[in-house]
Amino acid sequence: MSSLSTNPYKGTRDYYPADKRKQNYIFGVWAKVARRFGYEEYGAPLLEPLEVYTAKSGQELVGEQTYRFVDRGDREVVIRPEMTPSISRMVAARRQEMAYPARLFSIANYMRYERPQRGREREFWQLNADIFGAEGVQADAEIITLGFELMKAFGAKPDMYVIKLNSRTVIDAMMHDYLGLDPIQAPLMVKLFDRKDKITNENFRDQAIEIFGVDGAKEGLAKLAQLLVAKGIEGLPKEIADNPAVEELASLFSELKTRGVVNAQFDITLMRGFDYYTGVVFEFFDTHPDNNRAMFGGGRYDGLVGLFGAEPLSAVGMAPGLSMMEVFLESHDLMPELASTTEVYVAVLGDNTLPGASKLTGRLREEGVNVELDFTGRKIDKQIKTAVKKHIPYVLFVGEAELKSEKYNLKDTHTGEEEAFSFERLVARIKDRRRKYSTDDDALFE
RNA sequence: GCGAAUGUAGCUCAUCUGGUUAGAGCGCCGGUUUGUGGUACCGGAGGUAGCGGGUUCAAUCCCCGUCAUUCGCCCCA
Repeated sequence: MSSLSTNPYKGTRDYYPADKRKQNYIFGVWAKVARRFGYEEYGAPLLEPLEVYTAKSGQELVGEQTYRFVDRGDREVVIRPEMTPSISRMVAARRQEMAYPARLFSIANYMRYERPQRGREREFWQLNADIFGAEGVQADAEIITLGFELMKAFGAKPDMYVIKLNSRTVIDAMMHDYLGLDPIQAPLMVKLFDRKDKITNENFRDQAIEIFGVDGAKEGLAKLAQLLVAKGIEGLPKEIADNPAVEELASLFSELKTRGVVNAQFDITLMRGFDYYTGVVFEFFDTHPDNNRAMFGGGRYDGLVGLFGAEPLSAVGMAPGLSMMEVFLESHDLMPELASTTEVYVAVLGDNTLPGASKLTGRLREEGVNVELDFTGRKIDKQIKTAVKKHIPYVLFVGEAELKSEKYNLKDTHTGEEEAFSFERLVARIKDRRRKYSTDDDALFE
């Protein structure tokens, strides 16, 4: 009988305090920026009835990539693989009484049964930010700008990534009106576009011919060539350039420009997998050579709320993931050194000072300071080492002399500097530091 | 679901084509230093080589299975 494995379940991660610090940092920045844009936080259940996903998420996701089971009451349930259907359900349930446009965000975990790879796990965490009840390019532009500002808040420069843009209505116009594909051919061509970068030009051509069929192949390929040669939206063939959907996309680009989003570009091959997208789709794409891939994306999904029997409501949103964000920050060297939430480590010196040190610790806690007291009686260098190892920003030395004089030496573990403070100045100093680094935005009505 | 690579100490890796008690650096613990860490010196702990089976006088090394990780395909909220 072998002993129990310490490995976490396949595709999941353990978060020790050092990992949790990174996670909390990323969550903190996400929440802070989302709140800056007026988004409010919500939550949804971990489990949803199967039907919530079958309608629009795409067969692959529901059929093969979900964790699903039958509960004790014979209900088919699914561990949420994404948030969009859940929030659409929630909005549909309060369709009449919500205030629109509704700006909503959540930070939650999801599960998806698939092959784990770098930056892709079976349990993963995402920010979801969505606007409901706002049609048109203003809302699209805002969501994309929110993503841009998120990246900026992490210290990302615009040349570290690009924002690829396309539109499902433009795709439809390309497929049906321009290329003349029927409802069976069109989805095949969409899939082919999606993997264009992964296959050779010859393969692309051969597979395209297969889709067009012998009769339409020659004309089809000529038109296809004109599409693919288009660098920007202006380069599109005349036949679809004056399509309203293309005009809308053009105005989205100019909206983004006025908002300072300088790294957005039209990408005719950008498709995205979900069936529920109805308008603009976009993807934030890392340009770092070691991590050249899509980080996150989103788009417009105007049909989802209506599926729940409510009056249809327009919606646009996006969802950055934690692991991808971590990989991005680390490959661009943007992950800061993170401190413990414990602000002060009280090092106790001398034999009979513990009662006094303990009392002082209590007073600091009453002032709202996060304090850990070392009551082990170990040598001072061990106490300091422990504080450093735990990434605690300050060590406070408490010995007989300090208790008598009521002046305490506060050591900054990062810089090594040390300074003596009275109790009041001590508290002020620690709170200054907290104000500087905190991402907390809690508030009260007073 | 398919194809491939990898798995030796906490981490990064050695162990030359199978051969006595599997090594190093870093890290960890203790000491030099009974009121100040991250440098230096000294000492120490830690491995049934992912797991299971097979071949062999003998397996970390070869074979099979299994689990995990990574890469690619598929797919990507």
